[in-house]
Amino acid sequence: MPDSSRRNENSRRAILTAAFELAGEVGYAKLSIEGIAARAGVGKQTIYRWWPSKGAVLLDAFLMLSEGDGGGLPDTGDLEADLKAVLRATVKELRDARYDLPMRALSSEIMHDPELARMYAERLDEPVRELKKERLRKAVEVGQLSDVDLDMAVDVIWGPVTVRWMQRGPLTEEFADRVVETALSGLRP
Amino acid sequence: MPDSSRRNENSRRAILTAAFELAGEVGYAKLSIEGIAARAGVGKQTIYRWWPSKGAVLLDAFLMLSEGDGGGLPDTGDLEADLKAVLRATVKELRDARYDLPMRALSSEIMHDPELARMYAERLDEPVRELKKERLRKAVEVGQLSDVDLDMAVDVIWGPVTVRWMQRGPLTEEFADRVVETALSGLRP
Amino acid sequence: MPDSSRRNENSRRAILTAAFELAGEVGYAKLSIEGIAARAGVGKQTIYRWWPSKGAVLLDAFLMLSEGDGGGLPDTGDLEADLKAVLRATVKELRDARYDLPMRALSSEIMHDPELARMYAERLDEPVRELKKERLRKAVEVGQLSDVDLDMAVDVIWGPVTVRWMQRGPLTEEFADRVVETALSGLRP
Amino acid sequence: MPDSSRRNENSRRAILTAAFELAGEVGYAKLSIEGIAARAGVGKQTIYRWWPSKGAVLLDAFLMLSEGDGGGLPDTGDLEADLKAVLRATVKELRDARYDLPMRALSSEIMHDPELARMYAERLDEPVRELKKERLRKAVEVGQLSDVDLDMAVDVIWGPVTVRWMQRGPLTEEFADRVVETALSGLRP
DNA sequence: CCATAAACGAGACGGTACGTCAGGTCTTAAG
DNA sequence: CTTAAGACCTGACGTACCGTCTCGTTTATGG
Repeated sequence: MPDSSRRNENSRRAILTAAFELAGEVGYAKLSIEGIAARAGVGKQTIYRWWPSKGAVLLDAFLMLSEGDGGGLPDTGDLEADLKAVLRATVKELRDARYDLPMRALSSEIMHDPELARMYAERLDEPVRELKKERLRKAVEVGQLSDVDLDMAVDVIWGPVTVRWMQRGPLTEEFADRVVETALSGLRP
Repeated sequence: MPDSSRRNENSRRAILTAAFELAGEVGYAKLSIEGIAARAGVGKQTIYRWWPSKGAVLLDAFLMLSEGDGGGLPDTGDLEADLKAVLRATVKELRDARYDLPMRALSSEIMHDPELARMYAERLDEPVRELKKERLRKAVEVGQLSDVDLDMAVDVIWGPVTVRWMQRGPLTEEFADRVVETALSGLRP
Repeated sequence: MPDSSRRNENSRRAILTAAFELAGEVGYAKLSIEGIAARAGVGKQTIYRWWPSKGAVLLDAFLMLSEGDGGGLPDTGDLEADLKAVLRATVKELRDARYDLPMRALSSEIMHDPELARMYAERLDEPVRELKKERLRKAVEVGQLSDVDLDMAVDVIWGPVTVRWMQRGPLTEEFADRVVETALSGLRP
Repeated sequence: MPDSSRRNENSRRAILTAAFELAGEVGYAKLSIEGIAARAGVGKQTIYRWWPSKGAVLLDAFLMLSEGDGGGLPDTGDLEADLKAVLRATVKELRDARYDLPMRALSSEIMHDPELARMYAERLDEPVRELKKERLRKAVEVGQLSDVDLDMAVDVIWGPVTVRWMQRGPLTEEFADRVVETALSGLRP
């Protein structure tokens, strides 16, 4: 087992950067460990030594990029407006090829690798989910939201957008708005 | 281009069956055209002749299995109960490894292959989506549903379950119930 | 197991030629299957399909080159002169880098691989040994040689030269002459 | 350049012992510097610091074992009998796997590395060759041997056995006897 | 009712990437 | 300064599949 105190931080960063960039340039199908190692100027063994799979590298790449993103969701006092703003931003990001392709690559790996899924949930999804729930919790306090399970609320608001993205359905900012309105008001007349 | 009138129906069925079964047994990562051909007792060329990709084979495999499923959603007059029944059934299916793994394999391919995504939408998703919208349309007629975009309504109801499945979040039948209730009544107090 | 009737003769020849040339150019230490495949314009698997080891490829390369060498040893009636001529030719060949390096590569593999050694003995050494014994047999008939075991006679005549080559002792044509004289007359006064 | 006065003698011995034993156990192909270092409980650098190549380690290992072997060849007055005894002993040693495999490993390296060959000749072969020539010189003095070049005489006597060993021909003690007889009496009637 | 052209099984082929092993260099911490 | 330990870049290993390309061998009309 490797001794992480001797780990070369330059190599680590080069690998994560290369992985993210390559995923965005060549797509998941052609993303290879060999390619990442070559682009990073690193031996393959250095990747195999520290990560168990291609997906784990990608996950770390996203983690590196998301460092210092702890901003929290906007809180103008108007829940609907805030959610629309956030969801529109999400849609915009998902339509940007620079994030779309690497995220598809990661999502695909997660879909097949339960251990990776656990890591993703714990280290990437959970922190931002906590921010989302934080905003919703405040909305509950000021009476703009009923007292439901917040994890489910998050899924009801963000789920439809995520699914459209994954299945390549039409994904527009207008759709994001409609989803927020519906999720808040419900489908009943 | 091949003459489909001469196509060997036995080989076709053997290939689709082998693909579906192998996807369920060995998982997506180890699902190979060579493996499918070997299991089906077929030459590789016979696969390449008739399908453009591994994902297309899987799609056809699901289509073969779904033939004669044209049942339509239940309509007891109680929309909420009907949706809960359907969504609970969906959850049950997604938790069955025999469907889980092949569906993950297909979903993964769809995520990376826009052309396959189009085919999936058109030939697998659209028909069942139409049944769902049919049921919702009736609900609108009898005043149980407001007059929203039905495609969006479908995504709001089924999206959260799909996302939990893909990202391996906790997926229970209770969750299905809560989603239906929330989607109908909304998150506002 | 591969079906040799489908074997690509061009690839086979390209591989053997590449192996022999590379052995002569880069030496044994840097002779790799990858290098041979690249030089031959061939996939690695094509080599692994038909040969069990690098040494087996080299052996076949020598066999290909030695096809049509069935000339037999000179027979002028003077055994000593004939043997000197042949041994001098052997020395000359062993001092030519084009044969020296590939032969060292092959010899080295033979030294470690009993199965390859068997093949070498049977297919390369045996035929030329037979020619040598043939010449010696004629010498026995005409009374120029005593009736000893011919295999041992061959080793006594050719062995010293082979060992000097392998161990990089001083290997000259004069040495070849002296060996023939000594082997014929003996070391006793 | 390392200062040999600070050299750790324990490490040196452990390395040479490990090299020799491993060569005998796993064979030349799987004999690695890493393996030797691991078995010797030593860092790789300690090997690279003091030896230029794997072959040099092996050579030193043989030198360590041969220390105090300076016995000289038997001299009963009967040259033929003495040579047979010595050559039989050689054959016996070469058939012992404990010496056979390490010696093959070393011979193989010598065959490809001229500098190592020089070292071998100087430090391992030359001393025992000198003993052989000493015995032959005495035979010349007492008229049992003609006044030939002694180096060549040594090669004529020991060469055939060495070649049979290297090429894995049938190597028996009877063969050793016949070689001695032939070398002394010659092949002529 | 064959003949002939296609689809078929089989699998060799040139490739790419896999995950592993070892080579030789370099760095770290302990003595 | 040497040592044990081991991370690092490099490059080859032998394997698995890719998608293409022959090979005979069915098979199924259509002349």
